[in-house]
Amino acid sequence: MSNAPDETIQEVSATASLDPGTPARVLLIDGHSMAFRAYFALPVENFATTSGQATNAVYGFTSMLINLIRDEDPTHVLVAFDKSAPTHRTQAYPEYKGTRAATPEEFRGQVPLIQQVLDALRIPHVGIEGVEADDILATLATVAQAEGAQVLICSGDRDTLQLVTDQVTVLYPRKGVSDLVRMTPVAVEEKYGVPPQRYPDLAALVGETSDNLPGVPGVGPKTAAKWIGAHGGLDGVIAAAGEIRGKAGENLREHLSQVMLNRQLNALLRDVEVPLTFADLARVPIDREGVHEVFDALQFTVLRDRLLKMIPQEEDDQVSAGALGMTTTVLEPGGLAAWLQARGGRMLALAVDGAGARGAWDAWRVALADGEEVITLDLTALEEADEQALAGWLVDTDRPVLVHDGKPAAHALAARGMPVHGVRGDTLLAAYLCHPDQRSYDLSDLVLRYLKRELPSAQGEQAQGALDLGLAGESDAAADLAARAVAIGELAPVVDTDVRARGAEDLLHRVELPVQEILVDMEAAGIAVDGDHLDGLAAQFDAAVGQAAQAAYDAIGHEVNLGSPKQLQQVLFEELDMPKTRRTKTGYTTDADALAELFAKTQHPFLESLLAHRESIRLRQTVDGLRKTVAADGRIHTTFQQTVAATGRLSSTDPNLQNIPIRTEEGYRIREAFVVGAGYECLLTADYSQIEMRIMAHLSGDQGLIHAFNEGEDLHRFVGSRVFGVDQADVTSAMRAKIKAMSYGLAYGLSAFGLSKQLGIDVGEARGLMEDYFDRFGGVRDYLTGVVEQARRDGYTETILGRRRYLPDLVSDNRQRRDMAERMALNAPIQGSAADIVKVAMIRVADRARREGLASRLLLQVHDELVVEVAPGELEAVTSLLREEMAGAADLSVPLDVSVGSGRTWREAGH
DNA sequence: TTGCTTACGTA
DNA sequence: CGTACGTAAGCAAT
Repeated sequence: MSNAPDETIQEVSATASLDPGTPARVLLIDGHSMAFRAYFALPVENFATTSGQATNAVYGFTSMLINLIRDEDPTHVLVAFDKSAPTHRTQAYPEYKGTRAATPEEFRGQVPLIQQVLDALRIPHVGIEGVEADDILATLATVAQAEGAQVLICSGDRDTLQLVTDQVTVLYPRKGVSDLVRMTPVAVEEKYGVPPQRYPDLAALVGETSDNLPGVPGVGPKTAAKWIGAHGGLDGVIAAAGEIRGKAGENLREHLSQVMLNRQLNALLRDVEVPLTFADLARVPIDREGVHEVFDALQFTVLRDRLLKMIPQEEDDQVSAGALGMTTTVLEPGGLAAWLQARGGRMLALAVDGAGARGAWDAWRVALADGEEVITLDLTALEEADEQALAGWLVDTDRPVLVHDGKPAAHALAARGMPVHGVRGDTLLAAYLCHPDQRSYDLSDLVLRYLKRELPSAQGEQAQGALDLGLAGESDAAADLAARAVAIGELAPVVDTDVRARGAEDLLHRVELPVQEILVDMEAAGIAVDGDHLDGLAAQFDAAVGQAAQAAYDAIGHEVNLGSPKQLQQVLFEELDMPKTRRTKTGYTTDADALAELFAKTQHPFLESLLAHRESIRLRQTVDGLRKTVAADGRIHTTFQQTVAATGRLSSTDPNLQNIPIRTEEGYRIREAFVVGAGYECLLTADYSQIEMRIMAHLSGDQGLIHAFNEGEDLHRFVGSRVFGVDQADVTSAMRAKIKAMSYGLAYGLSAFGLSKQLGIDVGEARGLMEDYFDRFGGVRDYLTGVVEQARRDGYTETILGRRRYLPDLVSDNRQRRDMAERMALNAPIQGSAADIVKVAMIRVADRARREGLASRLLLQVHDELVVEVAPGELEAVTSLLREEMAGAADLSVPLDVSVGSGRTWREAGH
């Protein structure tokens, strides 16, 4: 071919280097001692995972460790732990450490977590039966010294000071765990008045409260140091005991045996049998994948970032195989068509530099990779021919393309007149299906996890898609984008294998990818709003806020910040001396339920005004939030998140259009602000009625429940008549409400306690209600217990489309975590199956609308509801289309009931 | 400035 | 002591 492009080749490779000439720097840490310090330094109530596992000690310890590694850059590291077995010290002196309070339960559970962190960091840790951590440290410090190493010992136990030499420094925590003092020989002498090797002599005389070793009464560090100095050590002091005058001398003579015992006990052993050699302590690259897992589980996001930033990438584990191989082809202007032609119909990986929000996007660069060969195109300076070639290729459904996070890429390219239609794989969606509980799926993380390679980045930590300034930045950005494209291409087949192994292939290709394409259109369309109406509401709610606030101030005679829970607590529980409500971490709750209860008890007008203020300020906030997000086209373009909800649901952000109020009249007024856009006839909403209960009926196979739905009766009335043993006509509204609450609660793992609380009945009655329910609907109970059992066995739950949620905590030792996981296991198949069905419905609706050439379009999805903008003359067709395609989205043992409404506003369309 | 906590809207 | 989300304000630690 005559116009074959020039090719320049850039090889990118990583080198692993070791530096054999450097003297060893050894860091030895007393694990228990430092973890214990961390436990008391950081408030336990501020450090817990959402499931309730305390993590303050893990956090403090890990933070300290990271700092030490960063600041000291050790070549060798070891953490020693105590083991509970009796030591030579307790054998010689049963009272040893006898005054120590029992280890707090919340601390004990954190030690294994610390060890998990160490494992991920590939730092050896050791605990030996019958040996204290300090003895292990003493032994290894001795070994390391013999190797000529510089040794740092990190311990909160002063006994380690005896190990200090010119080669050995003790890092002793002064306050918390971040403020460590370097105890060198000079520092020890300065602080205690004796050289390090004499420190145990001094401690023997003074005693050590924390070890329950009494010293000589009346002898403190000053006296002890003086004696030791005068007599050349403890032996000299003991020999001269008879000559020491005064009360102190007398006490010394009386306590000689205790002093000698103290000295025997505080001598650290330097010849412990340690199952590790010096070489075993050498630093090795961290297990980056393991770090992600452990830090994810501990919810240490900041700490993880700190850690990963600090560890140079070439040090990374298993990355030594080399970075991504990459051949950058520089195309001549006008050469794109030929380049694409030469690729045939092969699948190419696409990466896009672009940015945008709220319906205003732009793309400025793309990279296309065919295996290791990659090109980048500057979209701001593209020749006409190349632009056409690119647009034609992107829009062609028969030109398969792989992406990572296709939705923003599609928006950005669409803004340049290049819609993308051939997406066959998205490594972000694929990774989400494999690990739905993760909160981020960075390409670089996936490359590490699946390819054991590092994604090269010339720009370092610069945010993806950030604007580049300067020429060097330009070429870096292009190189990074090229690397991303190559990485996506290499990653896709590997992640696909994982997807297949997890049975999620169909979900990816037949559900998530088509849904993504629909979401692009929905987000681009946005929903029209009546700005004047919003302004009016804002003014109205604003006035209501002011009125309620004034009324509240009048009721107590002064002003307070009604938005500050802290100040409210002051007013309610101190000034007004009201009964205490439920406890929170920082005091007593002032939530709406609690305030309503307090009002029932006290009738205090402040509470009424406060509640009114809360409601009004909330509404104003919602309205203000919406006003801020109206785009230039007079519409609100939300972003649907497809990979954040662990159950498979979508979520909506910026703004969240899935939580627009509906339960109060004022809330409805906000829905009036969402209107049909110009050129369209009306809005239409279609929602599934009781989809979760129908899924419950289907999954449980409970004949009673299935019958109820097949008869098409009022579900809660029907169930109520069975549970209470009365005719349906005699089910009161109170009975119906109880049944409704319970039915829904069951899908969330509701307990009798929770039910009683919600219904305001006592626990016994709630328990009875649940028993009656399960007597009549035994299939439901069997299903619920079965689903947890199976999840415990398999490690995951599954929806009707095979979407999995992994729940390792089902076998946790921690009851709170386990209970939480059980409730997730109960809910995930139900909520997740509903999500599956709605997604399938969206695809069917969009497909059929396209086939029938309708101009009406999907705008929103609110979990069980679809909102459509209906083009003129299409209302009838769209109504039946939605009814049919939504009802037909799944084949359950009960019908899927769909209700449809239409109107000028979202409120009118709702029902 | 940042992250945590509390509170509250939806399904 | 009921699941799944997102947002905003106050507040304490930087």
